[in-house]
Amino acid sequence: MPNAHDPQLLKGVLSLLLLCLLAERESYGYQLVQRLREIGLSDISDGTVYPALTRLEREGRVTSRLVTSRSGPARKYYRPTEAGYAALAQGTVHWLSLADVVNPVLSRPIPAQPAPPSEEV
Amino acid sequence: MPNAHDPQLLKGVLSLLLLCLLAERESYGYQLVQRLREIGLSDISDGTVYPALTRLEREGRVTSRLVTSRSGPARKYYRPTEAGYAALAQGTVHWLSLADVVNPVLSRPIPAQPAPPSEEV
DNA sequence: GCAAACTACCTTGCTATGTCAAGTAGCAGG
DNA sequence: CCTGCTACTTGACATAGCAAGGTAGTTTGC
Repeated sequence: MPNAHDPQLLKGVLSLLLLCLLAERESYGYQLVQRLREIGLSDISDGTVYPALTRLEREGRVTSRLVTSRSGPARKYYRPTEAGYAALAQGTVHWLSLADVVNPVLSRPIPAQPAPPSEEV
Repeated sequence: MPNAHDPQLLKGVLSLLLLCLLAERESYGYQLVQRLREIGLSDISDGTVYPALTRLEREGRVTSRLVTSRSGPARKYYRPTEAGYAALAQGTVHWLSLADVVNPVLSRPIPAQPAPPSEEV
């Protein structure tokens, strides 16, 4: 299981990823789930993505249009609005500045863990 | 406001940061708040850090000891347990693998945003 | 026709966790 | 004693990921 990701770590990042993928290419929900899995989020669930898209739309960061499909129900294609592009830019800044905080700390050498006293039982 | 960080982005990262800081140096809560502010999380609140420490302790990732202080109430010093060091290692892996997903996506060039039709008002 | 399988979307309940605000308490200085 | 700093605690609240289940349209095979 190379990809048992911590759900908590994903928080806030997902909407950023979605905006980014949509800026790259107009997509519908089911397709986004597949694209996310392809780029490495192998165990993401659609119950996570659809609500996230709904939120983004409610917040005015994406718009959608329905396109009928010949192999199933209509697809709801999303793409960023102007506000979405702005949010993408700002979210990117936030992510990068968080990484700028976390990475240096993680890469600082851990001083000799005091060998836990081998608790004679 | 150079550091209005997105609260959601911090989720899951905070406990990782705390473990890391504690692996570096045994500290008490108030001090951790200050250390976090120093490394760039300028607007983190103590109401965020103390519960996180309590959780870490409840999960057995840190232990604490009380040390009386001459300038205020007793200080509760925390440091990682063995499980804490393990969690730190694993959390680091999770963080890095998330960054490995997010960074490439963020750095992919955004194709020409279709100029939004300049809505004559 | 009808059932099964696949595509596509939505919703509900659960849970974890950061945030705000308020409270408790010890100590120091005026 | 009252104000202010240090230090920890607690409770109400909001957010957002996740699992599970539900609705529908299309295609295929019988």
